[in-house]
Amino acid sequence: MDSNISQFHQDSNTYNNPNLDHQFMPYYADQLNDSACCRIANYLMSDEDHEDFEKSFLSGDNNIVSENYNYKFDGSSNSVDLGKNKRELKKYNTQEDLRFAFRTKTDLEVMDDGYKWRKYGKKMVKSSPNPRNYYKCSSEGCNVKKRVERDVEDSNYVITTYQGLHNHA
DNA sequence: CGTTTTTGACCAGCGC
DNA sequence: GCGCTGGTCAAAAACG
Repeated sequence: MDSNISQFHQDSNTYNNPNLDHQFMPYYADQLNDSACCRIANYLMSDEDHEDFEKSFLSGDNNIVSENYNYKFDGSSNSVDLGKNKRELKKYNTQEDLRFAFRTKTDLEVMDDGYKWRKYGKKMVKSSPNPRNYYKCSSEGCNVKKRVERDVEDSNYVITTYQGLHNHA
């Protein structure tokens, strides 16, 4: 399982990726297999899984984390410049608005991450010739959402952004 | 026949 | 205000 996680790496130059809101912390995965997808899904589920996931990143077993890694999953990290906008900072400090983005090299438009999603929107965005797709978790009362879009820089990659925490397994 | 997708309309936030 | 932009709604269509 941990060997799957080591496929991820953090790129400090990607904070200002125009495809992503600047407060996002992107991780890259050159090959995202099913196990890794599950791990991300677990991370989104609970605090315990979240801590477990963070430990995997921080452990010395894999050197995927930069020396000055100080990201917190609640969005309050000072490694991400949230600017002077306190209202925005507050907004992204809540668990409900917690976001997590990563990039995957894949031909597939839809990736199975273990959850069932209902598509509720599709939008062309100014910064990209590729559409952005909006999904919501199909589970009753679960407000987790995700966005999927092809990377502007390299259309071989898909950028997935999760928002919120699942209230179920 | 229930669930999901499609798609334009609608809406809210922001800069001017 | 007004227009631009991105996120969501919802009705109809498609799906299985």
